[in-house]
Amino acid sequence: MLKSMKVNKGQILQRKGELYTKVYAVETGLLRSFTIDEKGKEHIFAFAHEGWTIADLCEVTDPCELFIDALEESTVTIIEKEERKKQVDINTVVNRIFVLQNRVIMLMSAPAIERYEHFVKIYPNIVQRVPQKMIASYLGITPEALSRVRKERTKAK
Amino acid sequence: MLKSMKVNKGQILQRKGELYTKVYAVETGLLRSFTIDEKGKEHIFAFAHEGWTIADLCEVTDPCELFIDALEESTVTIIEKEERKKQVDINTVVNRIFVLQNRVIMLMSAPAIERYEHFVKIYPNIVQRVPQKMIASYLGITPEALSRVRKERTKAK
DNA sequence: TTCATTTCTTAACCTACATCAATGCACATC
DNA sequence: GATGTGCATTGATGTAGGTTAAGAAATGAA
Repeated sequence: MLKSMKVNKGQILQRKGELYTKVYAVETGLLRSFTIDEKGKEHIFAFAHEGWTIADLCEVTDPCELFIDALEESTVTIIEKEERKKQVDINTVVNRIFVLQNRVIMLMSAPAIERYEHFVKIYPNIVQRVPQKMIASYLGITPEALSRVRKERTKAK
Repeated sequence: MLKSMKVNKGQILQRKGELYTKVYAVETGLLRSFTIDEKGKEHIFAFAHEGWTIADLCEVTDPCELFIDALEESTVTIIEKEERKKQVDINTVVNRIFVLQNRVIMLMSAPAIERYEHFVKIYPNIVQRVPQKMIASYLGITPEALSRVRKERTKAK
């Protein structure tokens, strides 16, 4: 019995430290998950648009690591983690590991500009829908640094 | 019908770019997976000791991203990816995503010394079994940098 | 034991990116 | 129109970690 829910832009669905967190399936709109470090800086872990799901994959009974909020007015369905585990296709989950594997490798080995160009290539629609500073946050750099490397890139052409 | 296989220290089980790669279940010993970037530098993605599995989770028919080799003399069983998907527990896979989630967050937000201390706490047995330079590689820093931050840490006590 | 190989450390210098601060711009709202 | 708010850009300066190179220490082979 799934219920659909309307979420306003800026509305927070989950805060770090909460228990019994859910999985959110995005029907329309755009959500993100992120942490806030001890210096108060946000680090975006994931975006999720129409057709994607977003969650903190901690144990249901453990306090979660991530905040989740809406970057656009959205509609989402809320799914219990145990339900989700019963229904989800193993290939989907394995593919998500593969994506994270490549993200880890890129964070370790590629400079900011390459991570940016990779992001633009893989998620062109996200690029259109969020401010640059959020892409910078996802890439693990500051908005200032992203602005500069983009300038460098265009200059190089 | 699984076959067990003996692997010598230093032996390579999988090279980047290979097709139809397998999943390796470690019975004894220690394996690692890693990439080599365009500058020839190694970046360790994962270690796997007794009881763990290691693989590149790309599609079976796609060229893989990672090298896999043995850091100790080991015995492993080779599993077909499709077989593995049938047998693996969804909780195991979801937990692996959670571990990667935290790794991404740490790479984006925590300085080298914190990533090191976290690693030592979570994988104390790996620390005993591999050279420091491999831990540095896993953490995304150089051996020199790890040496420095460790010195700083002991000085601070 | 000796010799070779690998690993770890240290130091000097370099670079990518962070931080801080100012400015300009696009959009809202009034 | 004026005024506010968030975002992008730019400049000056700071710093974590990279690079290079050398020596010390550990490990292993003969």
